[in-house]
Amino acid sequence: MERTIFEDRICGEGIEKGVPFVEIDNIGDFSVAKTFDCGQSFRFEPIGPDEYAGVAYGRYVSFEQTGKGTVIIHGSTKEEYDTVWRTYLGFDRDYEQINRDILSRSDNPALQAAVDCGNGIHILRQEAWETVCSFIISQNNNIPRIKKIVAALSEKYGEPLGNGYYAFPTADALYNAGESGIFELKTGFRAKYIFDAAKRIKEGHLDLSQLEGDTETCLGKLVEVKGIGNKVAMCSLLFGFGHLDAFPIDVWIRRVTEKYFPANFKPEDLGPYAGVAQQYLFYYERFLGGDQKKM
DNA sequence: TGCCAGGGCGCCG
DNA sequence: CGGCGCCATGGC
Repeated sequence: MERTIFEDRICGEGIEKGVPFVEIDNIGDFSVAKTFDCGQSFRFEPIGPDEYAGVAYGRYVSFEQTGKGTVIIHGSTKEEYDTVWRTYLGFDRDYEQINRDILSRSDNPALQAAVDCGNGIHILRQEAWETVCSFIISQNNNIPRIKKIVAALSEKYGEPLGNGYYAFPTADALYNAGESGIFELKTGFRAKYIFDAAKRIKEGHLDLSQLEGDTETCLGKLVEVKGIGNKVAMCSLLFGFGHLDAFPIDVWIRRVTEKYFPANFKPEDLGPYAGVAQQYLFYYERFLGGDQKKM
């Protein structure tokens, strides 16, 4: 695979207790802890100093920060790195250039502070259906409970990976579970929303793999689903579809923008990477609020 | 106990 | 359009 954009490099590989691993260096300021602690993924937990483990793309892996600019991916071969984890971790993006672009859009000191604070966060390229479903679950909910529900759905309706872990259930599996089978797992009023989304996919009215066009066009298609509003759709596009200009607005973002930005502020002002800036601002506001332990 | 949690819907003016 | 009550559930 060509690496003309960013100089990440496989600098080691091997097998440890029967589990393959790869070591990557030249990954700049990427931070495993910040990336998996900033509220974009609900399936990873810390299992050691600077190491987060979980399931994505039907595989159990852990990401271990072994130093500045280096990470070991436990549970991945070289081939899986190139085909899955490189994109997932955002190593195909140049975050130095992204940060420069964001800062060039505004001289707001709060934006500079947020970039400094959030620097190292990468926007994960998560699985589309899992992202949509997870952010439907996120509405009027808190992160620990979102994680519990996602784990419960996976254990009950997801494919077993043979090691005690489970893939996130397919739309088909959740359709077959039915609204009551989804409600059973404490999803509450969100059960009908999840089921509606699964049903639309099952019946061919929504194809997440064919969600093409600019961010506004994709947004319009997602919002057709009952239970997906602007915020959930924006989160899906940002974290599951690679739309780095998608700018989800929740209470934290509303708070931080009203505090530091002029009243006529618009997300587009921050350019094509406004979504990355949004994540920095989100992390910045919650971190300074002393609320990071709830993540 | 009451309030909040990475909201959205339906209804009302 | 803009505001508001409601929706399930658990943690504080």
